[in-house]
Amino acid sequence: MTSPIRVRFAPSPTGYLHVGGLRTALYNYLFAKKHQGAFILRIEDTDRDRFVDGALESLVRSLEGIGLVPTEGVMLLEDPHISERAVSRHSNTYPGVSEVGSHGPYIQSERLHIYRKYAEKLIASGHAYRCFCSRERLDLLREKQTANHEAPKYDKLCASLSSEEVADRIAAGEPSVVRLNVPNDRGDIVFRDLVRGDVCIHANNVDDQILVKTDGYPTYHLASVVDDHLMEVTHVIRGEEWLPSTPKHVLLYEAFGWEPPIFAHLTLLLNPDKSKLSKRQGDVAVEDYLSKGYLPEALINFVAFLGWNPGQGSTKEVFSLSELAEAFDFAQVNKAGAVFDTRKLDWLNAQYIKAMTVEELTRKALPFLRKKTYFVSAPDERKADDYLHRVVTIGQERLTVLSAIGDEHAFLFTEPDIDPSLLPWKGNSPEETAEALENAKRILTDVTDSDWTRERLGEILLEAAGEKRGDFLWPLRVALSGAKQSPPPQDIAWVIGKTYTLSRISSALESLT
RNA sequence: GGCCCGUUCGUCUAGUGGUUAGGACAUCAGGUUUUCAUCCUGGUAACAGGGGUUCGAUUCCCCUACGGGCUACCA
Repeated sequence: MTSPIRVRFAPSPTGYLHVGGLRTALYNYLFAKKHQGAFILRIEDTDRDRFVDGALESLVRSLEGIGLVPTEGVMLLEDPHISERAVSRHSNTYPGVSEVGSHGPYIQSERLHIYRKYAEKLIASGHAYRCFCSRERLDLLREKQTANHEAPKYDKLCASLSSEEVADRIAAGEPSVVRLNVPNDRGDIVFRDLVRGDVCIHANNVDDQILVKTDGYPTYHLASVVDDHLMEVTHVIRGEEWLPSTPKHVLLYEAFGWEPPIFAHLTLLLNPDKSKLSKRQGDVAVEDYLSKGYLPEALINFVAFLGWNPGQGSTKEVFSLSELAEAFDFAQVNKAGAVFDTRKLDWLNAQYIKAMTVEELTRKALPFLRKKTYFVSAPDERKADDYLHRVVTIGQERLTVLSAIGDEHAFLFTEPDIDPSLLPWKGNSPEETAEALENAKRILTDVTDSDWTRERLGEILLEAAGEKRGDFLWPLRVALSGAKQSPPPQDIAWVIGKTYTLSRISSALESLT
């Protein structure tokens, strides 16, 4: 029996959850779920300059809101899952969140003492050294190397400093960093990647990366390696931007005498012009999609298929989160970047909307409807539960995003203005149109309350129309909606009720004279 | 510039030496008991280019082109 799988999603609190980040988190989640492993949420806040207030809370909220609840690590304070866990404590630095799990703290700024200890170990074993070089010297060095068409690398000037000199300079208050000591004779560094296969990079191309900054904070490289080992992470699933620095991480594992995890580098999401997905060319924040009325399930389903597919010739397109977890496999993860084109997301979202019960859809669409001016000014009877239920019933099949609820059906909330020129069907005279409307009025007046249903009204009107469907149904539909395009007349009549139906027909008749 | 990664319809992709190169979205056409939407049916549409290897390459190798990432005391 092999050890249980443990993966982590480790964002920096520098902004909102990005759809690319969502995909990375999702693949981590799916892999963990599939193998009954742990999905850890860790926060990498070692860059104090880039810290954005509130970003961490927003990140955690987006993640949980979309259904990717971590099994371990940072969680929302009010999260109901927390009470189920044995260990839970408040974060010292972030009042809005707490932590669950035995491998904490899960916020890197609370682990500084740990990194310090491991950095010292590295220095003691000769795998790292202190460097006192000024930024000016570093800039100059880089400039020279670039001019000579060489790869910009640190020249190891400080690697040969004696421990006495180092101690003296530190004692004198001189600022310093800790650098990784890449061995000269290391040769090829090879690591296993679930997406690319074996990747090989020569050690000569690896720079003596800074591990600890002058402010005492670790860089990503040190912190993530130490944490991944201490948190017993078995698979590092992250973005492709980390591929070139993975050899540094492998070197660190070797220096500590630790076994490296298995890597999986995911391709980046792309703009339509194939450049790295950016805000300039559309929304990239998960929040944006949620606030536009895309359903979490649809967004997850869509993002999962950007760079992955169920394989085996499957033609299934709609997958729930648990179905995705069951089908997920790195063998089917693509090596090429995927363009983030949301047209298919629209279709998927519509599929999920159609699959919902009317009650569920009403509940989810209501917050969006409440913001519409035509809704706000509508009479109370049109805000009643049964009325909204009817509105949603006839709107469901034509809805793509929740935020569009009611937009094309404002006539269900306010009395429409009738354009008399719109009333006649294909070349009919005003007289013929008026006759059709009078006829409809007579028939509808006689319809009993129990027959005032979608189905019965449809049958009754169709029967009355006989051969001349357009001549009869079109003017009625326009009279009820005032619109060129709308749901069928029986649906509108059903929603607004008999009184309003008859009064709208009367208004239309008046407009004809 | 250097290092690394990639390249099948407009987009997401299936495909692992022999296929009429399949599906989905989008698009176009027709149909579905009035319009719109839904739904159904059908159509257009792709292996970046050049060399090899092979009886045979979309599949394997090399080169070129193009795209992307990294090249920070950012992650």
